[in-house]
Amino acid sequence: MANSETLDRTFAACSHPIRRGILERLAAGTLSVGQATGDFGVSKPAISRHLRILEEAGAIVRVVDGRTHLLSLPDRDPGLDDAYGWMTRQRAMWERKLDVIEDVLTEQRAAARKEQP
Amino acid sequence: MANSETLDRTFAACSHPIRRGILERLAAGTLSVGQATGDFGVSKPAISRHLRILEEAGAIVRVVDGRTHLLSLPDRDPGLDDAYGWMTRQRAMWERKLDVIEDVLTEQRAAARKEQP
DNA sequence: CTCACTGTTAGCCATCGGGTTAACAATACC
DNA sequence: GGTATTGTTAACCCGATGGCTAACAGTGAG
Repeated sequence: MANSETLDRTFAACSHPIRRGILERLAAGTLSVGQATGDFGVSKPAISRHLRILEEAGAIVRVVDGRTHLLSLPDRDPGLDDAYGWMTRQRAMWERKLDVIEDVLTEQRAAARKEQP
Repeated sequence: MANSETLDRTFAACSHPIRRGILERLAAGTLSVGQATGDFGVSKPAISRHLRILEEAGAIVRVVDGRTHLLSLPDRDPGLDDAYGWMTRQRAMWERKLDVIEDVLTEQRAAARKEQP
């Protein structure tokens, strides 16, 4: 079962363009902070805080290597899995709802054809 | 291309348990505000603000019918589609990254077997 | 040792999120 | 008309977000 607080943090982590950008770049592999966040046009402290939010959400992993911090996506991110699963279920129910509407429309058309052959 | 602000609002809309709960209930069909939010244990103004956030994100549609407001999911929610698409792409790249790691490991194992037959 | 580089922490400020109570608007009902 | 019901708006509180500059810590390189 998806933990609510985990979902909260994961969705919140994805709700800022800079944080999404960081995750997108890290999908290619491990990067230093500078490589992952070089040209977002904000100060380094701002970047540092975004990284902290991502890290606390479990969306990234940090390994300190000398003076550089190496960032990467975790092997498995339960938060992202849960968030993706929630969206999938939500869309499934939504599709089902549309199916019901479709059925109603089909039925109505059939009835109309019956009345006016 | 997914609009960044739309993604921001959609992910933010999904980042609160009450708002997710509302969306889950509305997946079953149209409900009044009271029906959709009856027992979340917060005051009515709090609910009203959650609804406004969902509405501004395009995640719900409101039709005023007398003194009750009827809520439903929109026929198509581009925001949710975009957010789902973003997560899908992100996971795809992540899977590909893991595939690469898997390839490397397989290759290493093959090399190891060659050295020690 | 000194200097440059990478990144974080500290302190400040403005805005937003989420909650409350109190008051209001609009509709339904008697 | 008077009253209950549904839901929003207004005003406020407090903590979190998001940004900045300045200062610091640690490491690499001359």
